[in-house]
Amino acid sequence: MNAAEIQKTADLLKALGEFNRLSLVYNLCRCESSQNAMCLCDCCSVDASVVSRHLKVLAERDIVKFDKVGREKTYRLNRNEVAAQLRELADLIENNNCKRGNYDI
Amino acid sequence: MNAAEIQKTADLLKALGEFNRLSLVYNLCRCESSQNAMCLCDCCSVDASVVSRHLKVLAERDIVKFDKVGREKTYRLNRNEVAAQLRELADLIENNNCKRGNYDI
DNA sequence: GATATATTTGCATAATTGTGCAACTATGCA
DNA sequence: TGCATAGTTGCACAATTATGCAAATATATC
Repeated sequence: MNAAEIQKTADLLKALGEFNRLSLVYNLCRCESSQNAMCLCDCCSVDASVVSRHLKVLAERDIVKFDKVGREKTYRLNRNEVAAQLRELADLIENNNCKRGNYDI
Repeated sequence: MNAAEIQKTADLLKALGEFNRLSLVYNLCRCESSQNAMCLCDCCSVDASVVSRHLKVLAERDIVKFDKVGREKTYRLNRNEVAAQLRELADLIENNNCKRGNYDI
């Protein structure tokens, strides 16, 4: 596990680890269809510009994807990728990967 | 999912989402036995006081547990709990929980 | 008691981050 | 062309956070 990999995982967790951003993620969790930013504004009581910036952060980390239709941008969760990364970390932490032959370095 | 629950999850992710703290976690990942703080210092090139504070944050979020033996504090990962929480989030995001009868609210 | 080691805490500081507001761009519609 | 809506960006500001150093506490050893 090199520094770049650690940083990448840390960036993902940091992006998820902010109240309003995680609220947006949970909100998108419940939606089968894509939601536009204005709709997502309703779930957190902050300015639209703030939501815009949070969504940008989430998109930069590939936590959400978006399509641009006309003047609207519709967002959806990158469910499989994010879930896979979280599970990978969970496995590593639970030592389900390198247990055999690796007792205490 | 109420605000307090969201905040709790966000706090966990934020605690994991910092480079040096995540380095400490990865370091503890590889250890079967508990490690003291001085030993953990070696994995990140920061002052011992910084490591001490990071370990405190990790302990506050129940990411690590520790025992005090003499003047040393030995830390170990709270593997099962942390892994379980990450998997819970992964399941939620992948929609493995409330799929049936809940198409788009 | 004196001294060494492990860890924490107070303080200062630099950097990052979340936020709101106002102005902006881009697109749709009459 | 003019106006409304969706979203972004610049700016300022407050709050948080990560950090190092020095001093403090706690424990072990001589």
